[in-house]
Amino acid sequence: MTENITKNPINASTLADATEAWLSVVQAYNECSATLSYHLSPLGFSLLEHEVLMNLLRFDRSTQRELSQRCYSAKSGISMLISRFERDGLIERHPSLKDKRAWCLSLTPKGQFLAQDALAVQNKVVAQMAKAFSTSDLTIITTGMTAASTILENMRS
Amino acid sequence: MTENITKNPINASTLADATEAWLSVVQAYNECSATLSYHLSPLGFSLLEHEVLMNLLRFDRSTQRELSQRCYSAKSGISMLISRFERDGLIERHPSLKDKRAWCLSLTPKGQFLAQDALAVQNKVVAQMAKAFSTSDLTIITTGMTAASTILENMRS
DNA sequence: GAAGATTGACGAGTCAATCTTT
DNA sequence: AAAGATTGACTCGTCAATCTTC
Repeated sequence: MTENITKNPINASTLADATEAWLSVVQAYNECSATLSYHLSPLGFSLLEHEVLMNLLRFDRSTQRELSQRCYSAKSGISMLISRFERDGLIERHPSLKDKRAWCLSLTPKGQFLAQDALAVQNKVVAQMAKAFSTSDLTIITTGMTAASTILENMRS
Repeated sequence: MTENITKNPINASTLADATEAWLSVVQAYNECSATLSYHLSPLGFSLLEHEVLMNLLRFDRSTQRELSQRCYSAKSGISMLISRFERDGLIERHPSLKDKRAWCLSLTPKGQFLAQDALAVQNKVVAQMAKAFSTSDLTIITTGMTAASTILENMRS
C-alpha cells in the first residue's frame, strides 16, 4: 500500500499559515520584479528581455521553444523579441542541425557584454535579498518550492 | 556604532545558492499562477479579479488606491475593473465619509457568494502547495520573504 | 501642490491560424 | 498528426493627462 507522504497534514491553522506564507512570497516576487526592473532600465532591458539574456548566458544554443518555456512566455512573444535582439546585433540565429524547423540561438560578443551587465544587476539584487535568509533557509526554499511546482503542475492535468 | 545584521555573509557560493533558490520561487510563482488561473476560469475570473475579490473579502470598504497597492496593479486598471464589477452587481461604490475624492468598496451579497467560490478555489490550491512544506518551513518563508520585501523596497529609493 | 479617481492612447504579451518540417 | 516558428488580431494592463478634493 502506497501512501501520500507530505510534510504537512492540512488543517485550518496550517491553511492560514500557508496562505500567509504564500502572500509573503507573492509580495517578495512583486517587489523583486519592481526592483529588478528599476535597476535594469538604465540598460534598456525589460524583465522578459533580461530573462532571455540570462537563459542564453546559461544555456547557449537554446531554441525559441526552450526560452518560451523557461521564461514562462508565449512563443510568439519570444519570436518577436528574438527578432529585435537579432536586428540589434545581440543574438545570432543559427539553423539547427538536428531539426530544420528550429533555430539555435547564441549571444554575439556584443550580446554577451550586455548580458554580463544585466547579470551584474541581478546579482546585486539577489545578494541583497539573500541577506534575509540563512544558508539552510535557502536550501529549504529551493527544495520546497521545487516540490510545490511539481504539485501545482499536476493540478492542471 | 550600528551594524548591519544579516543572516548571511554574501560570498560566491551563497550567491549561487540564493540565485537557485530565487529561481525556484519564480518557478513556483508561475506554476501557481497558471494553476490558479486554470481553476478560476470556470468561475470566469482572471487572476487580478480574483485578487481584488480576496482583498475585499478580507478588507471591507477598501479604496481603489488600497486595492491598487495590495494587488500590485495600476490604479487605472483597478478603476475599470471595479466599474465592471459594479455593473455586474458584485460590488457597490459608497462615497467615503472622510475623503470626498475616494470610494469605499463593498461586496454585494452576490459578490460575496462569488468571492467565497473563488476563495474555495484558492484554498484548494494553497492546501496542495502546503504539502511541500512543514509548519516551521512556512514560518521561515513568511519571516524571510517579508524581510526580503523590505530590503527590495529600499533598493528603489 | 499632492493625492484619489477616471479617461484615452499606447504597448507588451497572448491566442489562433498558418507554414514548414518531423 | 505533432511540433517549431511566424504573423496578425486582440486583450489586458500601463502611462500620461485631467478633474476633483485635500
